Amino acid sequence: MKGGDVPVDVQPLVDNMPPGLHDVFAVLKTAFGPQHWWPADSAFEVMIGAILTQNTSWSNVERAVTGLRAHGCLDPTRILSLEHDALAEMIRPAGYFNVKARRLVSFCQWYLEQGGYSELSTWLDERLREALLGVHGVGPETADDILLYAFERPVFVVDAYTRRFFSRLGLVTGNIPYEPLRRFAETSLAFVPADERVGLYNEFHALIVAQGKSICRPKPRCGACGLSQRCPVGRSEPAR
DNA sequence: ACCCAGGGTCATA
DNA sequence: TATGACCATGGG
Repeated sequence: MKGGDVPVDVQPLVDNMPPGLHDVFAVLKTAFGPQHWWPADSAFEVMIGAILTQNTSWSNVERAVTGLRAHGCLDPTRILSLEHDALAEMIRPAGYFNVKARRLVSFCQWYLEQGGYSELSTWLDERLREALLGVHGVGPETADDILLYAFERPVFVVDAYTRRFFSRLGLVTGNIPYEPLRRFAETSLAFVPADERVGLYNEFHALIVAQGKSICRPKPRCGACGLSQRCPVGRSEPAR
């Protein structure tokens, strides 16, 4: 913009501006209430669950976690003591069991090498994130699940639900990569006090999952969505 | 008989 | 850097 060319009226004169992220959060919170995430009994269980849930429904992950618990294997040392086939068999219901067995092993090796939770919890956010991404089988979403839900770091977790939901709302394009989408969410919520971000991100991601499962599905149920009037998809839906 | 699910890695162009 | 193939079970 050239010098002197000052925007006079920044507010577009339209009534269908996409809602701000904090408004989205408020609507979801009203619709679904508190979510109690992450569904796990310990930080280590969160980390294992984050790997097992890759491209997999949570109900299948629960069976795998139950299998590990039944064998006393919700523990990095115990997992590393198992033969590949034994571990794969325990987590079979989670799908991709050969792949995920190797990923659990590589994660547990790294976890113990670094000194476990007490040591890792002293690391700065960025260092911990980069280290997690260096573990074979841990990509951006799995790393951020672990950062937010196991280490309580202020990271906005992005997943397929988030991308679908935000793009339908017209907030971002449908093919936006992980990192840009995460930055979008975090900068949009930058006004939130630092000491409230972990709690907000925690609840926000859980609510997006609830929304993605029940309302903003592959075939959207706009009739049941509190945001439909502020969403391009909802507005184009035939009234009913 | 499909489609989908709380991704990530690897080979190829 | 950008697609495509691959991994696999269980529910709707």
